[in-house]
Amino acid sequence: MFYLTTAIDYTNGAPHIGHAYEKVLADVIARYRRLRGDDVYYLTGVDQHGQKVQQTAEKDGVNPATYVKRVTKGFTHAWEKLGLDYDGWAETTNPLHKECVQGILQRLFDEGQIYKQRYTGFYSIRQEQFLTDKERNDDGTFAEEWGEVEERDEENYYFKLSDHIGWLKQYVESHEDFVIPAFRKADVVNAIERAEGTDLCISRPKERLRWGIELPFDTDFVTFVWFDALINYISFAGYNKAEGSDLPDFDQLWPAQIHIIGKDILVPSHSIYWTCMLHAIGFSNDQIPSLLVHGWWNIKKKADDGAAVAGSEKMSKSLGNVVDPVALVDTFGQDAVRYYLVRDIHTGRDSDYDMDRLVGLFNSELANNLGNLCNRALNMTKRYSGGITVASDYDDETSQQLRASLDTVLEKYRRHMDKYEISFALEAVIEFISGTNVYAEQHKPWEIAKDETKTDELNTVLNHMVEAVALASVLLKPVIPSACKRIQTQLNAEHLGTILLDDLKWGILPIGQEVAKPKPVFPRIQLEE
RNA sequence: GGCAGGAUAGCUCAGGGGUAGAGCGGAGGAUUCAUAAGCCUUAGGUCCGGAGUUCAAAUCUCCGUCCUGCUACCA
Repeated sequence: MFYLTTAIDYTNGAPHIGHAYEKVLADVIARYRRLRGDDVYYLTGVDQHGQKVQQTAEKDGVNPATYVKRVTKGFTHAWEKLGLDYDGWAETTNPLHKECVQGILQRLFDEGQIYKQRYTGFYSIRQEQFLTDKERNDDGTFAEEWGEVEERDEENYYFKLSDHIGWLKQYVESHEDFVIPAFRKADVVNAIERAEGTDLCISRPKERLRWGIELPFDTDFVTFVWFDALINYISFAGYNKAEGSDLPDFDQLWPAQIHIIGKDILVPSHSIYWTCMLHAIGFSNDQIPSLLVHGWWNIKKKADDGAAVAGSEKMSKSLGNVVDPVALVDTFGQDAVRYYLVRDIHTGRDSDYDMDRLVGLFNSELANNLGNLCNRALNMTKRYSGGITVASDYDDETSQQLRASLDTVLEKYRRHMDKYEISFALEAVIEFISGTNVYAEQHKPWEIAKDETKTDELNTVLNHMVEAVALASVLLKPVIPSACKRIQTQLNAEHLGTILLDDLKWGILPIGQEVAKPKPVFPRIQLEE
């Protein structure tokens, strides 16, 4: 079983392209694993509790439950538009989740891993945390970023993080695959150093925060984000589920192969808190998931005249440059957006969002290269052999080379996809398609069609072209599933929809295949000036 | 301040001790099966700066500069 998760998004605003990227990346990986024949469980969802939701709802004059429902709809709608095919949907207000969270809290409390302590200090409402002197400006005031700050004398519950840090340190040292890509490991090691000796505050008094899950052993408190949101990875996988529950079978799913997260939540929340929580709950070293850490989409800068210029800026509401994924899909289509989001970023690194590149990549790689190949191949098959591929004994060096290139492509594709390096895998497929276009020029089937003595060669060339399109449609399926389906419909080869990667070899289309009338699968995007 | 990542063609980036690479964009050409797509040719670079190691450095080492992120602010 290949179980993968994404971060669950905070329901305090509409999804933007960064949210969309993570979910598409996970979707591509999930679909790739299915193509490999794995059983896959893809879990994503939303984090609905917390002070900011409570406050925003109040401002809107609705109760938090209503507010959260509305914002959640925005997410599910966006994911539908992007064609995400997830198996589980995590909502932290779900009663099943609450039950699981409370069960875990009660047990850890009974085991003495959670204790109560008084703390006096200054509290930032906006950031939902206590501040220390190190957050003060030189003149003793707190910086603006903390918002309203008030003095508090509070009792709270703490999780004995310090009991597990020693174990975590060893675990991280001895497990090279814990953090992907590897260069992120240093951040984790540093963060562990800093975390040593401190425990984790896991509660908020109810008079401050009502919108959360009650502590089972003290109803004056709700649990803070950690023992709520992070638990979703196991609660919705069926951990400690009740008899007759619809949740999946936990033993089948756990451990997750990867938690897909952004670089902003690697430390301390996932690498330290969550991993120590798992250890405290009782999971062993081989039941700890790896963390796949992706980068961010920044926004490409443009000159005033729209010309390309170096540099980028962060996406932010104040700069007014937030990119709405739903609007993008409405304008350019699901395939263009999905393709761009995993093609133009190297997993783990940052990239700059640029609409011109989105359009450019779609037009050059999908429309011109693959779409046009599909179109010309089917068109000539229709025109020169009645739309049916015909057996032929003709063979030559270029045909052999094209067939041989498939092995190179498959090797490269698998190697990169297995490491979640989608952009490099796509590069390999594009090379293959481009090679097929070159192959067509080498043989010029539109010329040899006029020469009756070359019918055998013509048939071989057409077979090779159609076959290459079929192969590409399978390899690209994880990224652009709906377009690939349309290609396969034109090829009249629905059986390709269920073929596995291991069964992919030259000749997946039978001789005598009757293809349909071609229709552009990727209409070129024309930008209005 | 510490740690990490980055700096290579107009743009996006690969690569990595031995003649600088790809895609896109630009310029030119031969074509017409095709989505004005495809194919061929071509121009463009002090590989951030400096020093060192080496027969040889874009690559390794050191010292800087600039950008990004995380994190910490002690005398």
